[in-house]
Parts: sequence; C-alpha cells; structure tokens
Amino acid sequence: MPERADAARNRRAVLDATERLLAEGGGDHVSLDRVAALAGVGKGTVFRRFGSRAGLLQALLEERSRELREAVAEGPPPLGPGAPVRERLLAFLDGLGAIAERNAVLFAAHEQACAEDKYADPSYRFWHAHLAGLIAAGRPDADADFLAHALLATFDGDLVRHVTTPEDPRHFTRSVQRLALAVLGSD
Amino acid sequence: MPERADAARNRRAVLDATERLLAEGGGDHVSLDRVAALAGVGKGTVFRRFGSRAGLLQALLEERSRELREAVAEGPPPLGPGAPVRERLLAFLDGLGAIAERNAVLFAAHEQACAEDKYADPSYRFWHAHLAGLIAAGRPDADADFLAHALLATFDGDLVRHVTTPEDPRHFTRSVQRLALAVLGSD
DNA sequence: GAAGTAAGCGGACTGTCAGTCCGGTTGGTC
DNA sequence: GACCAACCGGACTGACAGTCCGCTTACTTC
Repeated sequence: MPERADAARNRRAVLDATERLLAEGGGDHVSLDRVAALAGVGKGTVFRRFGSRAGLLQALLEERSRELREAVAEGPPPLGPGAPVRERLLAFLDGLGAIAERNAVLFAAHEQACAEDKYADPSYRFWHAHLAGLIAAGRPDADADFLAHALLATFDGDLVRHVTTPEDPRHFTRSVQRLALAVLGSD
Repeated sequence: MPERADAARNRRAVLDATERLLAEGGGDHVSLDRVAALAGVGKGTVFRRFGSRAGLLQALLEERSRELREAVAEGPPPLGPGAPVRERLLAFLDGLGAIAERNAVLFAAHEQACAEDKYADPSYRFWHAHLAGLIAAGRPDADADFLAHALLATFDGDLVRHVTTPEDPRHFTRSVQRLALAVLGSD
C-alpha cells in the first residue's frame, strides 16, 4: 500500500524544513518543535514519520547519499565494481567527501543525535563494509576493519567544517584521499 | 588565595560522584542533578565549580591525563623531548591509548558534551599540537595538521569501546600505532 | 457520489535536563 | 569572638525529546 498523499506531502515538508533550519542556524538550532512549526505540521507527525530526532537526520542523510550508495553498489567503474582497488577507493572517497563537505552541519548533527548507536546505523555500516572490503583487497595483511573505522572517523562533521574553507572547498577530500593512499601503502 | 576547605572537599566529592555514575551507567546516565545528589551537594555548587556539564567532564579528563601531558612536555625520552620521532610518536600513542581504553565512556561523554567546541578544548589542542609537531618532523611534506586531527579522530570514545575487548584490551592502541606508522611512511 | 474506515493528523502533556539565582551559611582572619 | 567574602543549596526557568488520544481526511467500494 502506497503512502497516502498528505503523508507524502508532509514528509517532504518536514525534510525541507529540517534542511532550512540546519542551513540557517547550526545543528542544535534544529529542535523538533521548530521543525514541525516551520513545516506547518504537528509534532506528532514528525515523530510518526521519523521515529526520533536521529531518525529524521538519518533520513535526510540517506537522501543525500542514496545516489552514491547505488553507484558504489552497482554503477559503472571506477565507483562501481570492476576498477582497480586504488582507483575505486579514491573515487569513493571523492564522492563521500563531496557529500560531507556540502553537508558538514548535517553530519555533525547526525553524529550528535546518534551518539553511540552510530555503528549500528545502516548508512555507516554500508560505508564501513565497502571501505573495509577495498582495504582488505589492497592490503590483505592489514586490520581492514579498524582502518575503515579510522578513515570514516575523519568524516566527523566538525572536523570537516574545521578544515573546509570557501577558498579550498575540496581540501578535506584531498587530505582523506592522501591518508587512504598512505594506509594502502605504496607498493 | 587558596581554595577554601569546604570547596576543595566538594570539588573532590563531585568528581568522584561523576566517576561513579559514568562507571555504573554510561554517559547519558550522568545528569548534573544526579551528580549533585550523589556527591551530597547542591546543584549550584557543581556549576559554580565547573561551569557546565562539559567543564565537569573536561576536569575529570584533565585529571586522568595530566601525568601524560607533563611527561610529554618535559619528561624523559621516549615520551619527552629527545627521542627519535618514531619512538616518541609510538610512546605518546601508547600513553594516550591507555587512557582512552580505560576511560572510553568518559571520552564519549566529553565529546558529546563539547560538541563543536571540541577543537577549542585545551587538552585537545595540546595533543593536536604535539602530534602535528611529530608528524611534521617525520614527514615535512605531509599535511601534518590534518593528519594529527585524523589520528585524534580515532580516539572517539565509541570507536574505542567498539574495538576494545577484555581479551585484548590494547587492541585499539596497537591499531592506532600501526596507522601512525603508515602515515609516517616506511622510509 | 455517498458512506465507511483505516491511516494520518495536531498539539497538549509529561518527564528530564542544563543552567540561573539569591537568601542563608560558614571557613578563615584579625 | 566578630566580621565578611566566599561559598552553599535547592527552588526556579526555559527548552527539549518523545507520548497520547480525540479529531480529520484521503482512499476504497458500491
């Protein structure tokens, strides 16, 4: 059974309102009262739809990264399967880095809201599994699981914001790519 | 003018109470109401002394890491000045890793409370400056500033908890050390 | 197009928290 | 022992996440 028309409309309105609040005032400016008011819906609607504050941010994040996820899973190389490990890793970090740079505030708010459940988050698990797979393929002797966590830890929203400037908006991505190459080793 | 006797007593009681609450119930179990109640003081006392929730956790963290900070700044090698970069880096990560492994819950709670001010925190700035200095000395061509942030990002309390098991309590530290060596390069 | 119904809706309500404030108390000093 | 500045406690505020339930409405069926 498809979503009812008013439900779909409200879903969109809530996501848009969240986005606007994030843009205009930082992560803790986004209270669910405010989101509901700006979206023109009741608070109950926000919770029925998204479950919690974390769920709302997660949904927004999922929307921003769906394209990358699909490209990684079944798109053409170098993002998708088939390219050499090194190219695929760089392409992936380029994609995820771009999302992080454009959505650093959202990343930060999401981390804050998820707290310790971060490692259970389906998006996180997907990125981690992909990274760990690439690292394991490139360096079978390494602790791919930990290294994947370490690389993802650099995507901390506050760190991204801290190193990103208007003059050099891709600085973060390039830095992470260099780090990843170092991890993979030069052989 | 030294601290008044009752003030010093209360300060100790509050820190101890915070520690006990952290141990028994995770980071969000530690509300300042509870801390005050368990310490047997009023809530106002906690705030006058520590300023905020973040300040309280910061003070506890500072207490746990003072020894390492002093050893790094002016102790004997390999922690203190004088040892070769590589040894000094490994010794430092060994020390900080040990603290993180023993205080993962505190680390996580502190990060949560600091939120975006994390990079202004004096402890963080000290560790970062030290790491960046070592990396710059070992690899003048690298982006030491970013790499230091990246290494410190792995000290995320939840990540430490996630990879630390009773069977292998130093797993985290060894992993970070290997990562640091990779960053420094094998030349 | 009318009637039935389940899904959806809103916003008042609850419990909890960080942080403030101020009248009363007490440790240190002379 | 008397004075006072520093300190104390806990009631108070404002804001928040999350719940609940009586009302409304979009779709279905005939």
